[in-house]
Amino acid sequence: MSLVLYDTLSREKRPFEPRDEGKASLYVCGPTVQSDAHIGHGRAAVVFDLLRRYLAASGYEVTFVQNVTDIDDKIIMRARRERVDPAVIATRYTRAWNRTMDALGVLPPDIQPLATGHLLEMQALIGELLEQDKAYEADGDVFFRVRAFEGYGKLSRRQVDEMQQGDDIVDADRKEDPLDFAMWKSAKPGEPAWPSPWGPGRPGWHIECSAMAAKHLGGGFDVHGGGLDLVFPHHENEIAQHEAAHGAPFVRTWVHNGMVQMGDAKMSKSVGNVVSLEEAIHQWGPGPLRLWYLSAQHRTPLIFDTDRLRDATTTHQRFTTFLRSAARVVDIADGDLEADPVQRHVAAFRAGMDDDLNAPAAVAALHELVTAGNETLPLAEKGDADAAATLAGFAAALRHLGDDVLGLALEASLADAAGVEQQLGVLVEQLLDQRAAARADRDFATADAIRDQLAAAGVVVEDRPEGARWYAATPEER
RNA sequence: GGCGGGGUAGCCAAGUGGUAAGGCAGGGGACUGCAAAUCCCCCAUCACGGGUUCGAUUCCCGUCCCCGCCUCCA
Repeated sequence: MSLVLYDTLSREKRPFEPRDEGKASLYVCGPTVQSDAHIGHGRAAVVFDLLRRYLAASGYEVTFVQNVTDIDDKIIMRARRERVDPAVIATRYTRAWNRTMDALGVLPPDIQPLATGHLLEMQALIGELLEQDKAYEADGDVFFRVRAFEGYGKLSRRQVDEMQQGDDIVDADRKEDPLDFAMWKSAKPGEPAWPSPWGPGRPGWHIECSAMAAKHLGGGFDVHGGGLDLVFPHHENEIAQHEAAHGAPFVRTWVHNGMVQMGDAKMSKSVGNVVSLEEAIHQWGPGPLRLWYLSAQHRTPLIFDTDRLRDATTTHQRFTTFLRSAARVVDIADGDLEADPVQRHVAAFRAGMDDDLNAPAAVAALHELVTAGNETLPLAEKGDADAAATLAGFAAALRHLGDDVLGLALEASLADAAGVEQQLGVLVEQLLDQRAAARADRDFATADAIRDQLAAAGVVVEDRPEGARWYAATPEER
């Protein structure tokens, strides 16, 4: 494998060369747990889940860290509104986040550090920066001195001297420079606070990621991810804090995903035009939803459009239909991905993924693989051993690439349907016997009525030369 | 204003200095009692204007348009 990733810092595609041979260390900015996840969060989650799965499938030992910001202004405000402790809010939405990620088929992080669990690490980093005079204290707040870090602006390509500041500079009275940002905020009355050398307070947002990433992955880890909207100021500040303190590179490769947009506008909590991730999963299913996310390269914008979700659903069905057909004639577990006609498509898939996770190209390879697989189906059904072996290879490849790498939950959908088939089997067989009799009498009105009834119940009937065959629709088809 | 990303068939979307993957929709065909599923065929000259080149959609310049960031944000 020769994966290349587009690195935001250097603005170029660069070969993925991990710090530690055979291992991959990833840190992805997680949620601020103050409300439910929306489909924009889902995209970021799927993009980095994809990276992680692909690295794992390629043989890397992956350590995936995703933090939870469980203390910040919005959590406090929400807690006030509901008259509960901020920790109640944080706990509630952390659980909701994890539940929703599970439903989306996103593998759980190996480490999910909480900001409130790393106050000491953050304070140590702040202390180091103070010692080096790259930060200063002001009335219990500690600010990072932006101009003390010569690399400031390198990620977002901004010139410090040309940065415009809005009219509403926070803490303008205490900052030496409007560009400086808070690493520690002194507690205001009624706010949650932790003791610190600078008095009771809480951490700023950016400091947690600098501290937690370094703690769990060490300096110079492989990939730091997040949404493009985090490039500035969040990631810029993370770099500044780490590199100013340690004088060594923070991250090897920066990967950012593009935004989900609603029509022409970006979707975000502050605009209020959000689509709940949980509802989207419920409505379309995790597989189709992921296929929609994967329908565009991860850095380009993706417009929310139910027609495109329908396309994704169609694709998902095409894939599950092929697996179901193949499973009827061969044991997919016997399939050899390296077999001649199969390998070509697997290679095309990997070539796409290797090129900066070009998911649209990878999915296209899967489409071509399925077409080739469907072509072998009739021969395999007739008992042709070569065709059967090839068919098993195609199916095994789709199962592996589709489920293990892309996380499409194809097998899960089929398993769901299989459960229904078990429950309905006796009943359906009886109806099909009646239908067969009707067809023998050329009473097609009755035969079609039975088929329609079954269809309404989620049972699909296919007439084959050797007789009728049926299956339960997958959740996505219902 | 600064920084960045884009304009490819009805729609979505890859991609390449040598006449453009894949999907959806649409049309035609095979199969079927009819369907379903599946297969086959058809369906673009790549925003516009220059330039470089034997040759550009792909490189350069300009124009127009869209979007994101510059404040919390995946």
